[in-house]
Amino acid sequence: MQSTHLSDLRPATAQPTGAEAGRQRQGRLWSNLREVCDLLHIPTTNIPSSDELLFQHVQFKMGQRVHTIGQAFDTLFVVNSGFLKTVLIDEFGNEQVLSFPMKGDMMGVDGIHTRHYASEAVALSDCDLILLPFRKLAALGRAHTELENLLYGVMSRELVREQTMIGMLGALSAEARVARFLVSLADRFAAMGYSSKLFNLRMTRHEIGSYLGLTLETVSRTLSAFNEVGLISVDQRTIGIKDADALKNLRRLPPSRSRSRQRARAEATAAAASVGPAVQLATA
Amino acid sequence: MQSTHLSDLRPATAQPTGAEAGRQRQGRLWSNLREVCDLLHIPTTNIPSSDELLFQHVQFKMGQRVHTIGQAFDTLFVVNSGFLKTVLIDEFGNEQVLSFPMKGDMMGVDGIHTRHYASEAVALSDCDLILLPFRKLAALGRAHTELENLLYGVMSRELVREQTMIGMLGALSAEARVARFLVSLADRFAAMGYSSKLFNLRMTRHEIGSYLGLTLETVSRTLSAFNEVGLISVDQRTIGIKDADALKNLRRLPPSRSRSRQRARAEATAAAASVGPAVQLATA
DNA sequence: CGATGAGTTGACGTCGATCAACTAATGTGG
DNA sequence: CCACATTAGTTGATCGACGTCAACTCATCG
Repeated sequence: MQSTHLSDLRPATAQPTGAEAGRQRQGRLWSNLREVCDLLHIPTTNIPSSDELLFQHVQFKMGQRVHTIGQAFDTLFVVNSGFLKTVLIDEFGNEQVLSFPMKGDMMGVDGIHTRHYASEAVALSDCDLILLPFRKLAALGRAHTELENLLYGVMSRELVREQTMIGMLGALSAEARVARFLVSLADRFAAMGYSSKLFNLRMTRHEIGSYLGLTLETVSRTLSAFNEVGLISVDQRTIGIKDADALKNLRRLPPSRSRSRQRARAEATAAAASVGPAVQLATA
Repeated sequence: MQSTHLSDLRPATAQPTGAEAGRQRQGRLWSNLREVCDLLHIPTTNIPSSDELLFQHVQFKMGQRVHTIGQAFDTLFVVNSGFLKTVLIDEFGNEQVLSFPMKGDMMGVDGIHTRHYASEAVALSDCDLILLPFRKLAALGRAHTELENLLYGVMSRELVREQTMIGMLGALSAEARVARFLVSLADRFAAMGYSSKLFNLRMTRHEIGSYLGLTLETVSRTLSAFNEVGLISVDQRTIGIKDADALKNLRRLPPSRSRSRQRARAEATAAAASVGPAVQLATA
């Protein structure tokens, strides 16, 4: 696995992958405050689109690390394009996935407290990130109330997200967790302007399982089961959402016996009634 | 169940329960900025102990609600004394415990984002809380960098705490969760100047279970098992920590048969010889 | 084309939930 | 202050959801 630290990276010089926002200057991509706020979905009542104050973009390739645990903190990141995961590494080297940041999400907030990042961020695809030097940002917040609200708001939003996650891990069945995970992905894709009905997973079953507190086999089986009952369609990493409402409210599926009994019954009806089993199995 | 909202409460007029900090003025308890920072364990390099700027205390009786979900947000709370729980209520009215705030903890941060509290806070004992009007506090932060750092720092700390919680719920066995819960309580009591070896739980088994993603029966059984192997002593809500290190590193206990075999052997022969370890510790 | 990792599916075991019975605290009204 | 109701906690028996182990298929890529 390749790994790259900030200091190793030369900022993008060529065409960026996602060229929605930003401008070239000194052969690099930059965004102004207004664009950053828009990206974060923060109402920007009166932030001017001035180009006085610009924030630099940096590109990461799939598999590269944006920051690692314990690394000195000084900047926050906003995802402009691409997909990532953030993970905790436990005392035995096991990864615990904490989130799957994508366009409009902020990363690095967990570094503020101790001045060192508490988690690790890895690119799951090629990514374009905007760097927000924290000290500079906080200083700016003193002048612009909107920006100050942005910071507090984003941190609070992240906190609420994690609370919801805790509630989910503490109370829901495997099936309900996977269902809500799919719905939440669909919603986020919708918010980014993509289809919420058909999308590609950017993460492995193992990463999904880690995120949801399940094994990869359980994730796989659950997706298959959803597919079987027509809630979704699954083809490798391509997911089609068939019944979003049912997924949202799902507590658990009827037991698999009853599903297979239904199938068995359907098959059996053709082959008439009372034929004994061909082979008598040992039952003790 | 009694419930009280902020507006219903008359601030304390008599002797407060925990009279560590604060002063009387207009027959009420108040703390200055310095005292609040100390309470939060924030290094206060150059915050003066001026009494220009005072924050009001409010008392809550056991069972009272400090804030409820959806209630308009405008103030943060710092616990000066007492014990509380914060909970999420899911779509079917089930409580999910998120945290057990105690002296020095901040509550209400989850309300910043949407301007409405996202959780509910309930007093588990009589409590003395300090009110921090958020807008006022943020405004003050613009003048005092230390205070600004306090706010960002406390929010980030809370975020890291929840991340750790997610990792725990996602990866650890029931026994490991209960063990770490006890250790974390012990540490917090130590930080408050109380004994970390002997303390009283302020919450029910049901609340612990909800917090840890377990049923109350599992919590009860696990405590009994820890007691049985001598890791702790349990008498109702009184917990004695016997082997904090073992608790910290515990992955899971050996199956109960082998435990009772061990007891039987120990009782049968005073000759110890080669008895396997009573607890399975973390190994690389 | 073989190698490698991702994903699927089955068989089986077990951890923890559920249901239930009981005891120990706590509180309330007479 | 006691009788009684109510809630908290313990413990046992049972069951099922999910983890584990294993075999296999399918994509991707050098």
